[in-house]
This record gives sequence, structure tokens and C-alpha cells, in this order.
Amino acid sequence: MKKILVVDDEKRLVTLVSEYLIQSGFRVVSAYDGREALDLARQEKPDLIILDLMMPEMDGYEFMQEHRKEFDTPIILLTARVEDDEKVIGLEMGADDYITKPFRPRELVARVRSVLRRAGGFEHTQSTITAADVVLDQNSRMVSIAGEEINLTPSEFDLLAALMSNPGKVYTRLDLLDILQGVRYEGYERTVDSHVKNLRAKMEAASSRKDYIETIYGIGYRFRRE
Amino acid sequence: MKKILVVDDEKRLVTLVSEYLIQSGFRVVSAYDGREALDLARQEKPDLIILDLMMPEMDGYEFMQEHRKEFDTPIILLTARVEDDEKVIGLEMGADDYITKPFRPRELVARVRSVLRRAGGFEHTQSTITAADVVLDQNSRMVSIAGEEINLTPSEFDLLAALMSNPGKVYTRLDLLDILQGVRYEGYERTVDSHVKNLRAKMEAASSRKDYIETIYGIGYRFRRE
DNA sequence: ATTCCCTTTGATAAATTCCTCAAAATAAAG
DNA sequence: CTTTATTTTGAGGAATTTATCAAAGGGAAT
Repeated sequence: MKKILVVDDEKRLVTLVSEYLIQSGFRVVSAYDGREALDLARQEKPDLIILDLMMPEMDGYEFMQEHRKEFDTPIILLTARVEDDEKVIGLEMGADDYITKPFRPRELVARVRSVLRRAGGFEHTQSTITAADVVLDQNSRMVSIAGEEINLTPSEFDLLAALMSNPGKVYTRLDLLDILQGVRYEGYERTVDSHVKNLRAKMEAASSRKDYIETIYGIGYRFRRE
Repeated sequence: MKKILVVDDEKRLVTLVSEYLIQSGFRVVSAYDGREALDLARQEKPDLIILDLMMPEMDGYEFMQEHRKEFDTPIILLTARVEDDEKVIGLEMGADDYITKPFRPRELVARVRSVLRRAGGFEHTQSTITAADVVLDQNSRMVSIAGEEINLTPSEFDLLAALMSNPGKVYTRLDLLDILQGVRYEGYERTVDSHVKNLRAKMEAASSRKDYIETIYGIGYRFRRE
């Protein structure tokens, strides 16, 4: 299982990213400034680092400079805005990829997988979830029901993956919105309903069963546990 | 166990919110104006702050400004009206969520849980209450009796959660009405009776036992303690 | 630029729950 | 036993929440 170091001074963002990565089958350690990150990098020897450029104490550039003296761990940069300059400097300094805020969690995970693949290692992440007769593969992002493959949109897949990661657990619409949209400052809860509706339709079309996803009135949704 | 600071000049509201939070498994400290809140924040280092924007002495904006210099505790704003401006300003100043008055306790608690989950860690608050053969889970809001899950409406759940949080303690109808409806200046006490009736029916249908909820004539109700 | 697909939004219908009231039942008091 | 107070119960309409649909908005690919 791959270990990832997440470095950002915004705690909320670190938590969100961490949860999403964990849910995707990675192990995560986190730091809130460059110095702390350097200590952790030495100690934990992560397989990949997700790094914010703007930080107190020791910013991203400094961190990379120091870090590169000792390791060649792949790095994905988080940048607030994409000045071309920033991008170029970052890549010259040895970053493997970059992603601009705000971003969607699934986009980040996709890049993490991509960078890890390039960086050589084979993925050993736990990538398939099975519940009832539904099989969901996080790597290929394919889902099949009773052996028959179904075609989901990215949002539908993310929603289903979240629900299936804890069958029986009830997720509120706000929880699910976070998963769809990343850090949320506003959002229409009915968006979740729409995706659930489409997801249910596709799942029911592929299976005689229904009620894979249950509505908990007044709360949210959950994946049915036998 | 997470500690929450509640700041509002309306004492009645502070009391209600506090009780409900305590009942939901949190620790609570409270302040009635911004200055007092700042002292308490320094002293108690809460995990989350629930903050009214309109207050004497030092209003919510001022408080946030000062507070942010020293901490990054997540904040949930209470606002009387929702001007979009207010919302935007608040969020820009670092609030994590907002909720408009009047609100129901359960809605607030849901947001508290959601923000804490994002902001902090993976430790969970003590979320299940067990009494007799009844198990009640505050996170998923599910209840089971002798292992069998029963389906409660939001109000029924809130009522049962309140009663079960202190088996043997007698709650008046007004106490329970507060829990159902939030800050209330009028209300029909018989509403509670109705919910109790429905609750009893569902519980008795799932169990051979009855009398989980006892009537104290002239006072109110309580959950039976063995 | 055009097309296609996905996401989000808003509006309306459907489902569920909540509140209220009044009559019936039960408990306490005299 | 009778009276009075309180609780239980059932039912209808009000209110809230969810499901569904259609259309607008965005972004990527052609």
C-alpha cells in the first residue's frame, strides 16, 4: 500500500484530501509547513508527496530544494493560481505534476495514480470494493453488477465508491457534496439527489435487484448492507 | 471528546444549543459576547466554535478577525438573515459553515459533525447510546432493539435520543418540545404526546418488552432505567 | 465553432412527517 | 363513586423532505 505525504497549511484541505486518498486505498501522513514536512519525509519515507507552494515557516520551493538533496520522491504541486512562471519553476525544480486549487478530489487521485505509475512502482493499493453483487474497481473506475459491466459518469462513480466503502453507513447530502465537489462553500443539496437518481437507474437496469441505495428520510443515503 | 465553544448573547439559545450538544456527546463551554469568547477560546482551546454574528461588546466579525490571528479553529456562523453578502463575507473570513436562525438543534448538530469530520481528524465522538436492549447511534441516526433495526422519523429519533441520554431522568413536555423545534416561543405540548405514542408503537412492535418510555403523570416522560 | 456528455439548477409532483384538535381513556382527588 | 385533571389516541390538513424531469451551463474533444 502506497504512502503519501500531504503538505499544506490549510488544515481543512489536508483533511479532505487525506480522507479521499484513504478512501482510495492509500496511507496518508500530513504536515502543515515545510519544516514539519521535511522531518516527516525523512521519518516516513513516503512514496509520493503532495505539496502546497505557499506556506509559512518554509515554503514549497525551499522544501523541494532541501528534499531533493536527500530523496527523489515524486512530488505533485498544489498552486493557488497558475501563473505560467510558477508552473515552470516548479517543474524545473523537479515536480512531477501540478494541480491548481480549487480542484476536485478525484482529479487529484487520478494524478496521484498516474504519477505513481510513471514513477515505476506497481500499484498495490486495495482497489476493488465488493458489496452484494456489485464490484467496483478504483483503478479502472469500472463497476459491474452480477458480472455485467455498467457505465457510470465520474460523479456517479465517486458517489457509489463512497457509499460502498461503508455499506450501512448513512452519508448526509453534505458529506456527499464534499465528495463530488471538494471543499464546498456553497452547493445545492439536490445535486446529490440527481446523481443518486441516475445511479439508481443505471444499477437497476443491470440487475433484478433494486434498493442498492437506500434513502434515509431527513438524513441522506446509504448503501444497503445485507 | 470534542469541545465546542458556543457564543451568543441570547442566553436561552446558548442553553438550548449546549444541552443538545452535550446530549450528542460533546463538551461545551459558552460565552455571551465576543470579548468573553476570545478569552475562553484562548483558555479552553475548543475544537469548534459556534458563533452569532450579532452581539454586543464585540461582534462576530471582530471576534473572527482577532481569533484568526491566533487559531484556525473551525467556525460555524449563526446569522439572523441570509444576505448573500453576509454569507460571502463570513466565509471569506474563514467560517466553515453557517446556519440561519431559527434552526433546529438536529440541523446544527449535523453541521457540527460534518465540519469536525472535515476539519479534524478521524476520531469519532461517542456516538452510540445503549440502554436496556436498545442501541441508538447518533451518527447514522439508526436505532435497533434486540438487534433488529427499527425505522424512526427524525422527531422520533431526537425524542428517543434525549430520553435515552439520561435513563431515569424525567423530561417535561417543554424540555422535549425544545429539542424537537429549537428556540420556540409557543407550541403545543400535545405534539410531544403524539410522537411518544408513535415511538412507543414502533418500539413495542420490535420487542416483546414495553414500557421503555414511562409517563410521569403531571410532569412528563422518562426512559425506564432497570 | 460545433458537438457531445456531464453537472448543476430550478420547478413541480409525490411521499413522508409534523402539528393540531377533539374525543375517549385513564389517573388522581375528594 | 363522582368529579376533575391529565394522558392517549386517531385523523385531517399543513409543512417538510425527496423524487423526478427538463433545461441551462460548462468543459473537453472533434
